[in-house]
Amino acid sequence: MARRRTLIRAGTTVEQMVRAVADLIVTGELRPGEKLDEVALAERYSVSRTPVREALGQLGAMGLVDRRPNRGAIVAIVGTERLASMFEGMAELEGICARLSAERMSPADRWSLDRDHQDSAGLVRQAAEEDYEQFNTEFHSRLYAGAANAHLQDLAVQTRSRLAPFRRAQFRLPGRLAKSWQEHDAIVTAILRGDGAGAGAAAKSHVSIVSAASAVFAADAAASGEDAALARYRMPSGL
Amino acid sequence: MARRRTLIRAGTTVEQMVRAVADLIVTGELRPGEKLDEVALAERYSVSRTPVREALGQLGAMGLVDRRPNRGAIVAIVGTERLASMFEGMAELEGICARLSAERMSPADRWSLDRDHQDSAGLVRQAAEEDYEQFNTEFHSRLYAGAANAHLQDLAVQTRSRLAPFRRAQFRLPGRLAKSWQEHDAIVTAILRGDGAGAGAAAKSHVSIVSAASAVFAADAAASGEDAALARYRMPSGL
DNA sequence: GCGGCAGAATGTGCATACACTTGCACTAGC
DNA sequence: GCTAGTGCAAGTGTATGCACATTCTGCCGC
Repeated sequence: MARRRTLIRAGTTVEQMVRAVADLIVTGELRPGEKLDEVALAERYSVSRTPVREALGQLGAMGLVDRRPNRGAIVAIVGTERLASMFEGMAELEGICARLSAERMSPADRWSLDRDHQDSAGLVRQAAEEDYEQFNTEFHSRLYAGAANAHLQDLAVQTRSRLAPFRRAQFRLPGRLAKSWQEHDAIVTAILRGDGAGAGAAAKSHVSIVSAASAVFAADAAASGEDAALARYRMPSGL
Repeated sequence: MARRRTLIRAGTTVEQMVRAVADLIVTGELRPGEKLDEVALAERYSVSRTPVREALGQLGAMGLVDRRPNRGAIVAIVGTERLASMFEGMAELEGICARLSAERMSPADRWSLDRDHQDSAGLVRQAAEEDYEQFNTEFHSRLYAGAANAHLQDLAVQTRSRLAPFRRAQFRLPGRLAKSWQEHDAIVTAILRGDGAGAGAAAKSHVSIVSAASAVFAADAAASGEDAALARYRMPSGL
């Protein structure tokens, strides 16, 4: 069976499985706490259990899934305490990256960052939440890259992946888009000035704000389901 | 075969293999670039290749080993560029942890940290390099824990593990012990004062100094062998 | 003599088979 | 009626086997 890999040529089966399952988790198709059945995944992707198991092991090492010996794997479910620590860590990491970006980015990268940031104002005006979210991810990725530090970039990306399941809905909160843009603006302005401390502080504050919203939301969603939590935010009068 | 695990009771075979191999790497028994033969490891620990493969996969996900498809696994060998980024990242992380420690540590933990730090002066006086190195690891671990942020603690420990193979000999450099103690002293003093910014700066600077020495040493050792590099440092007159 | 190529040898990657653990349901006993 | 114990089913953990990718060796042509 399986003459796949010589055709698709996207790395080994294990790598593909890691990407596939990580994608399911990060995009929210699989929710925290959901069971990851080895045979089910194996059948879904037409592979044997072995590569699935290896993939789950690696995802466990990354912290995306939680493996209990003899009791199967679930999408990692992090308590509010741990979640808070990850958000705080994310804020610190982004602060560092922004600071280093302000000090190290090439002029071309600064211009390009500013240009795209200015363009993103259009997305805010159109309330294009999906598109803005995509731009937002790209924007932050550029800050990580701008720090010119591969390891810090790794840590930031890794932390972001692990947080992804818990902040999926942040831009659906009312008014968040415009505020996010203003916060981005403070970061970009500081980077253009080469003001490391300013950029760091702005980025840290930006992420902290996102975190606060997401954390409350995530805790709520965990308790009562995402849509219920969202509905509550849309009607601030309270349930 | 293998009625081991029900007796030793140290988790699954895979977990044991992960710990065992990670240990071999972190302690330096296996040097960066060294080949990790699946059958050899399997025989060494009397298990089959499957758990060895899973363990190598997980260690790969952690960044401790480098797995090339169809070409085997080697102990991760990081270029000087990457190494520098890891040292810089370590300095930033330690800075954050020290700052948060200064703000959050309980009085009891502060006292205990100070007491053990003062005690370690004795190790410096006796030039007990091994013991001091052990204390040093413990000291830094307490800073990570003191930050009261599980995720940052993880990132710090993870980064330290990956750096371990490259700074094994730092305390064998002449005069390093005493300087290290003084740098620790600055950190402890700031923490006792509750001076977050001061503690952060002191820790960052401390790690940067260690990094600079280790980085030069590591680059040198990679080129000419560890002992040759060490000999060169012991005779600063130059080769 | 050197570069290149065919073939074998080595070793990795995946599939399958089997053993064991865990959880659940059913039954027996109190 | 409830609790404790046993047996079964489902699913995980490890071992083994086979196919294929890579690499090394030796041979041939230039």
